[in-house]
Amino acid sequence: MDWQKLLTQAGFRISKPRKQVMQLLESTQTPQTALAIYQQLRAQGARLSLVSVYRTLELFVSLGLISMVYEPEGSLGYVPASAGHHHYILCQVCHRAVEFAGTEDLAGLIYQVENQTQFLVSDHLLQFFGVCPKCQNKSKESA
Amino acid sequence: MDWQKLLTQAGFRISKPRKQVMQLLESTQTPQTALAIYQQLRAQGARLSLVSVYRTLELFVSLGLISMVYEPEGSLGYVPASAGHHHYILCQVCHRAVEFAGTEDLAGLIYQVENQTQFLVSDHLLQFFGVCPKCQNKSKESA
DNA sequence: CGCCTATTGAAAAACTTTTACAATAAGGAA
DNA sequence: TTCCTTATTGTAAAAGTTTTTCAATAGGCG
Ligand SMILES: [Mn+2]
Ligand SMILES: [Mn+2]
Ligand SMILES: [Zn+2]
Ligand SMILES: [Zn+2]
Repeated sequence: MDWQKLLTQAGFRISKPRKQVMQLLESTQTPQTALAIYQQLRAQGARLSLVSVYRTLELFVSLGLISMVYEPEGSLGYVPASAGHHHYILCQVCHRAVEFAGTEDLAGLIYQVENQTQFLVSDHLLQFFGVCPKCQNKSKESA
Repeated sequence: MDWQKLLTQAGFRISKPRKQVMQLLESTQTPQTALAIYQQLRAQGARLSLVSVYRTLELFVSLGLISMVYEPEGSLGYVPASAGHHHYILCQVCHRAVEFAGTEDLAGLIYQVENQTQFLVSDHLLQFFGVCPKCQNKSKESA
């Protein structure tokens, strides 16, 4: 389902800031911080406020329209999310984030950990970091 | 190796704030934020500053003496770290963090993801969340 | 013990996120 | 289309977090 329909069905309005934030996130391959989103939109002539960016990001995350990713440097980035369970892999060179499917991804490990710790596991946080295909090629060329 | 020897060998001094922060972290089972560490130490009569807590945590992390964990609510906590590759599982009830061994833990999944995305994976972020044995028992009793 | 300088604490600055509230605009109804 | 209701916005201020600066202090070696 399209994000605008989802918003509407959930009882929220399709406001200008919401459109702008979603459009910006959809236009980039790299996770963006709240401030970066705000600054880019302003640079494009948009009139929204930083407060609205924060509010919009919070809403979109709560609806599962976007995901938070932890950047290696410590900041929090946001990226559009597809439906269902998945995780992200981040390129350490160009900072692109790519989704990968995550169903059953950790079943074996979770089983091990539950035995080992006697915890009951109900959730997890998983991200990979590495080098994307494009950046691998660039390294080869320069070598 | 004991953390004080490690600090010394790396050319750092064993200062009062460093002792106090490490002692506090070693005394608790739950990850503590910089501010929480500061406030607890002050409550105990320690004279250190919050700035020193930040500086100490940064140093200890860089030396691998402690680890950062992402709390579900969004804050960053710190816990003493044992040597070697490992991850943490956090109890959603009592907030305890428990290490589990992590060598080869994701080898199979990484292989899949590399094929699927063509990334070259070099690092990962992994945490589990669940309920610890103690808190499981408490639920049973009250039921 | 005494020196050297790594480390600290205080204060300010910088940066990030949240709150309050009046003005605005989204979208359903007429 | 216009009107009405109220969700949403923007501004400003507050609150919260982390970093920087620099003079004073104290850790540890000679
Ligand atoms: Mn998963
Ligand atoms: Mn691992
Ligand atoms: Zn790349
Ligand atoms: Zn527990």
